[in-house]
Amino acid sequence: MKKTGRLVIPRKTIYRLSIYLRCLARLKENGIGTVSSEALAKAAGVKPTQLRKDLAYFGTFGTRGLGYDVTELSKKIAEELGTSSLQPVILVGVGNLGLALLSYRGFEKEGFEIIAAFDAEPRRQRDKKIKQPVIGMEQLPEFIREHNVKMAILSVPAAVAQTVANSLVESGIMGILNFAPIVLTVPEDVMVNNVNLAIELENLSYFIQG
Amino acid sequence: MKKTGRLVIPRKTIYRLSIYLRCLARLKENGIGTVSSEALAKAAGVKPTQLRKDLAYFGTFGTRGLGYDVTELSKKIAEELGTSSLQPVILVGVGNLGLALLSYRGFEKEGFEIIAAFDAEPRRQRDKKIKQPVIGMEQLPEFIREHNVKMAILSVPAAVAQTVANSLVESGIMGILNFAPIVLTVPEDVMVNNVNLAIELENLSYFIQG
DNA sequence: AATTTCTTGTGAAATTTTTCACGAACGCTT
DNA sequence: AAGCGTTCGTGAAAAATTTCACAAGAAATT
Repeated sequence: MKKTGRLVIPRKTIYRLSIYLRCLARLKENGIGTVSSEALAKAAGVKPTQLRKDLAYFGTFGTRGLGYDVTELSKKIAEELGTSSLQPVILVGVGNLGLALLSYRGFEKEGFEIIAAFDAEPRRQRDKKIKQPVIGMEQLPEFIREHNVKMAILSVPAAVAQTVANSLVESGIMGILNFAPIVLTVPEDVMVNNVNLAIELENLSYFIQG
Repeated sequence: MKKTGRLVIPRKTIYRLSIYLRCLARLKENGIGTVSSEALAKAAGVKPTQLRKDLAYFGTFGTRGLGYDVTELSKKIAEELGTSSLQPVILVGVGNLGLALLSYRGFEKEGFEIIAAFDAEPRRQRDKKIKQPVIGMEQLPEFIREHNVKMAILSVPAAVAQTVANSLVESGIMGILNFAPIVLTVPEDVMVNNVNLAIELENLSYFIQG
């Protein structure tokens, strides 16, 4: 019926799959075993048809007249996202924001672990709460290769962000979560996700004043 | 040619306008007075036509054959975004992430100031580096009304996020930058921007294993 | 002042994304 | 086991967004 011809899944759909996964986790915690596309969509803040379309990109998991098995659907989405295995991540730039991200526990329970942090001045590590080692930048390439790290969080000042990014890419990093407020130029096969909190605020402020 | 009919500007365009604004600021710092759509688009990571289309939503600012005046275009975009005036913001939930955001200086120079933080247990304010007062949640509604605050950063645990959001909205908050990993339900005229770092990482990890 | 060169602004086309509409499949009830 | 009520899966339609193509306007040049 459905040829499984590895269709390219849009980026937006992937993003929503992550959201569905979190909603499903909450449902599971509450002991709910089955959920309709309508209920799950509502929890995720989307329309039911969009949810179904999103799932249709990589399979059919529901039971008509009943809905989706929460556990099974979770498993399938996690599988598709490749979230099943824990991914090591490094953080570069231990300034205010970097330090903040290091002390943030939120990543761990979501399958990511920041295994080390790097900074041009590793000594300025004052905060005792963080458990990760802060290492000098000169050891960055070696560390990445040795530990086969593929993802990095970049929280260095804008002025050096591109230079550091180049170094990351050269050492084998394939995905960068970029907090520096500039657009990074990287090879096509390297993925960059930008997070700019000031822009998010600016965005809000625009829409609330109409 | 001249249709000043207050066209609705798409959300994506608004987001990009913020990016253009930052690129322009950098150009200005470097003493560049004029820029073509091609150059600015490249700096912003978009296509030239998209840049021009984005600008066309609210006016025509360029000179054909020459490009855009950096200072003038900055001013026009800032005006359109309403970024000209400084916006007071409060932060709710001084946990790991909240504390991190408080100590992050990045907002100030972008026109936003976190004027106060709120937490159920305001006492646990250990960090001396933050300058904002940490106030008990019971004073939240009064503070919002008194200071006429319209925007809030929400960094409380998921379990209480909706409850807190309700309280914020009731007190007059119109825009929420939500870090809690749930989808908030709010009235239509209230704007929510979600930031979920775990999802961003998950997203990266998907595309790099292709 | 005419010509060339450049770059904008924009209607139209192309593409992407979302929504609709409805047939098909399943559980439940009788 | 037949009928009823639900809810999924999906092709088609609609809407939104991006890209194209090129005329038009302005500066630079001869």
